[in-house]
Amino acid sequence: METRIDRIKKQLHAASYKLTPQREATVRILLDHEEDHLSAEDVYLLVKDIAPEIGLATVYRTLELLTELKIVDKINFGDGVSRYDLRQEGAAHFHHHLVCLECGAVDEIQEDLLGDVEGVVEKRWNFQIKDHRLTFHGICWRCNDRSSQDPPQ
Amino acid sequence: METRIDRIKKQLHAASYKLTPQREATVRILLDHEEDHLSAEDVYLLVKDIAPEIGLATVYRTLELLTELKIVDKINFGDGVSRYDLRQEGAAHFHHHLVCLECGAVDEIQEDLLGDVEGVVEKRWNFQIKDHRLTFHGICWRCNDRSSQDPPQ
DNA sequence: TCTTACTTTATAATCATTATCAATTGATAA
DNA sequence: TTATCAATTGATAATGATTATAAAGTAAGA
Ligand SMILES: [Zn+2]
Ligand SMILES: [Zn+2]
Ligand SMILES: [Zn+2]
Ligand SMILES: [Zn+2]
Repeated sequence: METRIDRIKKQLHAASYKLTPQREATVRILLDHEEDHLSAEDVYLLVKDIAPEIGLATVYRTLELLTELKIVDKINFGDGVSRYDLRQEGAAHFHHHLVCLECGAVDEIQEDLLGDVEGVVEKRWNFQIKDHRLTFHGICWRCNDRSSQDPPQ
Repeated sequence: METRIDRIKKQLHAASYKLTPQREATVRILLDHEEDHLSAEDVYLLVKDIAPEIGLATVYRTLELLTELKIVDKINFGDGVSRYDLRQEGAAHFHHHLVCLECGAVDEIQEDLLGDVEGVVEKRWNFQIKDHRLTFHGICWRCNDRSSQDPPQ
């Protein structure tokens, strides 16, 4: 059976890049933390456990390469660091995010939801959409439930 | 007649801040460049023309203050700098952006467009939306020669 | 006037990211 | 296998944006 790593290796080779041990270790960390939104520093600290010799610059370079190849998406939630998000295999669009202002949690919305909106934008603004970023800021379900347990004052 | 500056002054006073000459000069620059998306450095260079003694740190502090008071919105288009966007007076939500991958132009969409989507998110994800960021990346009407060279609308 | 809190300026410090460069690796051909 | 050469790496320096610090200035109120 072809694994996810194998397919990424093919994508790299198709663009004439090698899947070096450092690159493979970095990809494995991303796969192992698919639901997280890791910064380059986060990835570096995690990857050092399985490849202690790796340098921070290599992690940055690898993440940049994976971004170019559209294997990961780079996103910024306004906290001064870029975060790297594995793109779902076969997903037409980048998924959306829910950032909780209270607890800081970042949840994902995999559904598209923007189909109609993109139709309007393409037609009315004559804009050819290649990608999008949609983030909602607010109170997540966890913090909502907690506050509804407490009666309002 | 009450000007936009007067109303911003009231908003500052309501939060017990003063509209100092430096803050006023900074706000004037933002008003004079409402359709642009200026970085702190951009604002600093422009504001020095009308208030040469101002310091960069003051510009940063003023922009941060205006962001807190929701007079401006801070946004990041992934190029490593934060940009500051005057919020439309009375606008319920932050407007959306079209970033051209070819010429770098940033156009604005003032229409809401997200009403239905936000309804779904609030209900299905039990997420209480306070704000949003929606940016489309693609080819703008100027660079797009598939159809006419006419601007939209 | 004196007091006090707020604000500013210049500058240093911090933090993320990128550039540099010598050393290493890995694919390929002799 | 060994030589070759471009790709890649790791350590570190450099850069650039932003934030923190500290001393000085400002303005309102007692
Ligand atoms: Zn929460
Ligand atoms: Zn995500
Ligand atoms: Zn364009
Ligand atoms: Zn805008």
